[in-house]
Amino acid sequence: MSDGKPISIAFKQHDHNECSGRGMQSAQDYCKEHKLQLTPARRKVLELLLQEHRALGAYTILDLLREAGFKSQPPIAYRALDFLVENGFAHKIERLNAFVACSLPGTKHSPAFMICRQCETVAETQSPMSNLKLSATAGVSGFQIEQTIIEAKGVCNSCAEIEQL
Amino acid sequence: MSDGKPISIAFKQHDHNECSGRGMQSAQDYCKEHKLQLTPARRKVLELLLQEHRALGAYTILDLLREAGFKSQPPIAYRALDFLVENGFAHKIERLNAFVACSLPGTKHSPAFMICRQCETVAETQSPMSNLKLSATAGVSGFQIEQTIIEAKGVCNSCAEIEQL
DNA sequence: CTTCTCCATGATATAATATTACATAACGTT
DNA sequence: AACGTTATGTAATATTATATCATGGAGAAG
Repeated sequence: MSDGKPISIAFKQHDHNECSGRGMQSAQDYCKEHKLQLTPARRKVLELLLQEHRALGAYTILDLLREAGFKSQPPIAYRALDFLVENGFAHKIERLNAFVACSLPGTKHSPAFMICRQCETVAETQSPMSNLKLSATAGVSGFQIEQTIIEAKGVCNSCAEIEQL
Repeated sequence: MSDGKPISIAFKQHDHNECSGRGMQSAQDYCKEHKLQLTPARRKVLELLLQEHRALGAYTILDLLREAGFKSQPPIAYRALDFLVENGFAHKIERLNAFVACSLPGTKHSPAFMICRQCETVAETQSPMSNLKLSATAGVSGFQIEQTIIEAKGVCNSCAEIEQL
């Protein structure tokens, strides 16, 4: 929490089957424990998000849902996304109006995102500033923070190398 | 910079005429110095933003522009807003899809925003985390940050007091 | 002083994102 | 079987944002 250690492996090579499998498994476990319904649509949307370390727009998801045989009116996607976000299985990236799977599902945490402008990969890290510190700051200006979003735009190392050429 | 001192007085009582007058003045000065055109539409939009410590949506601004006798197609507002944002006179609040006047126009800075969910006031502060630290963190995960947005939602002290009742 | 270029505006259309509202269904509880 | 709760189906519409092409105006180059 205090150290801003990266919790996402988005910019690294990794066994992605294992990576997304784990995400799905923990969502399942969490839902079972909390008596939440991981219905087919919700499950499918989570699967889609877990397949990429990128943010997908609601209408992209909608298209993918249709391809998978689901109904495809906007509320289908938005409801599933609302469920996933509310329960901590996904996050909305505000500056992209798009959604990513959470790297720490089921855990209370305060994420920060790094968004590569080139390859559009989104990596989730823990917020490197203690929330306490931001809150202290806030207190001074007469404010109580309830939730903070941190989104950094930039370029990942692989894309940066390519740009060098 | 390093300390997260609040640079906005949004949550405090203050002489708002002086406050917005100063904003307009520094925009004028900056434009003169950099040979930018603070045209009537741009000026009016800045004026509208300076009138409130709240974020205004593009279409709200558009309505206000129309009331003030301007043309009112969307590009009118978006172009003016783009100009103001690009030149540092305003910021976009991503989680609201809306815009606020900048508290430190003409100065290179890395803002953080506090948004009261009750009265919708938006206060700008300096980012309390050294960007260096976030960048260091980022380096570890293989990423170079170019720009960071920080937006905290919560409740300002006045609204919090009212909620206590 | 006029032509050219650059920047800004005017105007229309349309894209992209998101929500409201109401009807139907599935399922467990009483 | 009746009821309440939660989720889905469906249509319509609201909100936010951009693309495109035409027009205008002010300063620089000739």
